[in-house]
Amino acid sequence: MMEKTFDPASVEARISSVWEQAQAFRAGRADRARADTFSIVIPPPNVTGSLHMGHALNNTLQDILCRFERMRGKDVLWQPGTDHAGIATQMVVERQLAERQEPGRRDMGREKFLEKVWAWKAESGGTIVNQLKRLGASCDWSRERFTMDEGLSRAVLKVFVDLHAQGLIYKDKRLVNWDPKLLTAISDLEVQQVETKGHLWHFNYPLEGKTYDPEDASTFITVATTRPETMLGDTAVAVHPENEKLGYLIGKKVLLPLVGRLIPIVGDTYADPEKGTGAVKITPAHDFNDFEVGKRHALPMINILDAEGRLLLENNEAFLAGVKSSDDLAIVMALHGVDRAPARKAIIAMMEERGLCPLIEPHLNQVPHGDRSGVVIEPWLTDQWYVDAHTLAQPALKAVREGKTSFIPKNWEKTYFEWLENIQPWCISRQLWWGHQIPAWYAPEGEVFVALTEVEAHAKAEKHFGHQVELKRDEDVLDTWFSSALWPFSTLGWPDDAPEVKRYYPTSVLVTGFDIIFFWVARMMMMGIHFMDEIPFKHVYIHALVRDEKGAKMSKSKGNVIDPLDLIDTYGADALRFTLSAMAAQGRDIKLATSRVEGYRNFATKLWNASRFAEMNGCARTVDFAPEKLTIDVNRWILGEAQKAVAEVSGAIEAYRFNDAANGAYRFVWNIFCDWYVELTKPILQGEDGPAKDETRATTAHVLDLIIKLLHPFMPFLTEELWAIKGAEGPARNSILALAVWPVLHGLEHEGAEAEIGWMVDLISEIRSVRSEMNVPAGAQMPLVLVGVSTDVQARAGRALDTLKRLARVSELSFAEVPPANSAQMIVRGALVALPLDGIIDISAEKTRLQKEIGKFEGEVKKIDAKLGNADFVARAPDEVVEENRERRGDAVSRIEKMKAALDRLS
RNA sequence: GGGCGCGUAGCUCAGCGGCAGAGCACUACCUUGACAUGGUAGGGGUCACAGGUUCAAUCCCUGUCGCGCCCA
Repeated sequence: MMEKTFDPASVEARISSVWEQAQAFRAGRADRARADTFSIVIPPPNVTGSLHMGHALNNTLQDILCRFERMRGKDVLWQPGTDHAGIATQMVVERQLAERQEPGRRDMGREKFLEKVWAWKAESGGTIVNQLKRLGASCDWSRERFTMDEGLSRAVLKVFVDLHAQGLIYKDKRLVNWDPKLLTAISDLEVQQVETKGHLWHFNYPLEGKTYDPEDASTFITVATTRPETMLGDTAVAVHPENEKLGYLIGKKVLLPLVGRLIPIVGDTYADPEKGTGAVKITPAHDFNDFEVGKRHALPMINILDAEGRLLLENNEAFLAGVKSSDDLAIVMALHGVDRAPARKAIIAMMEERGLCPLIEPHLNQVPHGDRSGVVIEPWLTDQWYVDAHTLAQPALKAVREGKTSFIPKNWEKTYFEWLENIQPWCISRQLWWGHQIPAWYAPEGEVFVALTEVEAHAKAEKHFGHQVELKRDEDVLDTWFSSALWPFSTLGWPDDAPEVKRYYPTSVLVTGFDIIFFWVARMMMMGIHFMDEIPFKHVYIHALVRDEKGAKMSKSKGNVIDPLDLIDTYGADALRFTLSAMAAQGRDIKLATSRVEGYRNFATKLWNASRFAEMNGCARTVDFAPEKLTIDVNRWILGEAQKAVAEVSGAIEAYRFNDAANGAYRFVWNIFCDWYVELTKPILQGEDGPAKDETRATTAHVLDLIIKLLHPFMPFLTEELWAIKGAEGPARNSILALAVWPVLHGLEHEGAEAEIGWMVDLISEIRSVRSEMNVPAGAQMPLVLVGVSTDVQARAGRALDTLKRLARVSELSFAEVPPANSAQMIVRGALVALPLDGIIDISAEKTRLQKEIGKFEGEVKKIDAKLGNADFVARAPDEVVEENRERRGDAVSRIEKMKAALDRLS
């Protein structure tokens, strides 16, 4: 005997091991060698991370697809693995060292530090994988990969070396986004622009050859800046060439205050005459726009900051070039080694003291911050490695334009195009230790040799120089996303000649969030097409973000994070999964309320109890069940409904409409199977033994089996458990549910059965409604009179009597030509139905009720008449719409007539 | 500034040319032999606003207001 409720906690672990023992999720099962493949690569979570709600949604959706296709007989590969997450992981380990007051990474050195990181990976790396398993993810865990595995690392090296040989990776000195806390370059994407309240400082730069007089505008030019401290590195002032007021100054020179450097005023369209003062100071080494201006005018680039964002002035040849010593300069030089923030204050103070700062305005500006470190990013001039993303982007754009890869929902393609069309060189070197070290070696004079191994690099160097030289490897590692970009093929065994590459690439679909379209999706497209000559995936399904109940992004600092593991503990993995899929409508974020999870937990309980009911009533599966040979209408009817539900769910999953799929299954199980079929069949199941009972038992068991299959992609644990329980009776199962065959139903819709059962459902609903409105006590039984019905309907009513007694509390059934006096009356499918309420009925209440009903239908008739009275409508609307309106009108009119007659009889 | 999206029941959301829907919440009744994590019935809507297209607009178009997000 089954328990009264389903207990996820005790079942989930057991079911997981059932799947594991059956090796149910292994790709390339021998019995599916000839089957079509279906493959997905998991978006690899950070190896040391833990499961958050975004992962839960992402992996639930992937799992639904994989389980669905697996049941449809495909050879499914869901490729799992984790990402080494360079910066994030290195930061975690550094923080741990600090907390334990151990030596920092620089003190312990690269080798020892990396040992610590590997140790941390070994310790915590299993967490996320175990959490994914708890969610029920049906990955082929035997194929788990890690971006720093030996094989994947070889793929990274090969890609780097090949792209370098093709001129698509190169080293360049240009401005990068420099993180002064983490001491590394980062890519554009890792920079967050934060709107900050700041100021716009107006500085007067005296013109060469004039004596500065703040009252005389002809002696200076005023520039406006949000970054006053960078003035020390100014090498020009720019004015728009067509600037009417200031244009005449182009070609003249100014004396940079405090420093005494003579710098030109250049004409450049970058200086917007409308903004600030119309003149802008140019610091090519510390601003991306200024860098471009500097290149256009061949200006010197003077770097005045060190790696940690402190002023770098002493021994700074570029800074001191052409500058005479002065009192001011001496004061400035004393700022050497001072951090940029206090340095800013000092510079402003000096400018003010000298009467060179006439105005300070409040100003809102976008300040770049490192997304990991949170500190202000400095544009900084360094040597870094770059990928020629522009070249690689072209085929990636083309593939989506031509529809080889398509996004779902489609509007994300626009985002993808937008970014790839404007793509900048991708800075891939990071001044970190945790990651793939760049395979480049330097000779003492700086010549660089890129090779797969040190031995090869030496060979190349020897060929170049004609003799052996000492080589030193580049210290930097690659951006984590560099290895992620190879994920769809590196995990399959590339660059080795692995059969999996041929079989599973390109993958069927990629499921991910929109936040990493740039970081990841676009780069996989570029690398996949370049190295495999073939797109990495046919579809990209972009799902929403999971937010909290009020729509805020979940974050630790806000304290509004819902931990999916907590929900799994409380409500079960199935309830969480079902909630996420039911809410995963395309194009909208998910605002997650735990009340929804609770509701779907109740749904699990409902299904459990329906199964329990079946068990109690001996509903066992039979060997020779033939749905097309059923003889009882209610059984024919439920199979017709099941067929519709199966088609709906299958179609919705195929179209990535997960919410429609989940809701379709939900409605069928609760509102059709439980609410009606189980109730309608109770009289049969609890009646005498015989063929009717046998057929109904077998049908119940069969439909439950269909339901369990239909729900398996959404609720794998509960359904697998029920599959086992239901398998204990009747014929033995051929397989576990995860490998069972997805239902495909044909030709089971039965018109006669639908008429019979539909009528019964309408009749019962109508009787219940009237009883309730008439305040008939729930337990009271009352007779039912069908007025003026055909012998067919009389026979139908006779067949329904047991059910009517049970579900509508009917005591007896009779037929009449005229309704009895003092009855409540209703119209069911065109026929008048009366409930004699003598003694119970409140005549005035019944009159009110009838009048309300009449009013409702009169309103409808009025609306339809307005339409039908419109000649244009009749002439131009499709015939079936006109016809439908006529029918509805006829229906309504006949109801009104019957109800009016009923009203007359009530006096 | 450019782009994308959203305003539908008290709340969370579907629907997207032809009777306005679900879940939760609410109200009333029901400890009915699967399930109170349940059952039955019910109340609740100018589909943000203003124009336009159409025989017909919650749905398509334009604008306004409000709210998000992404990119400069």
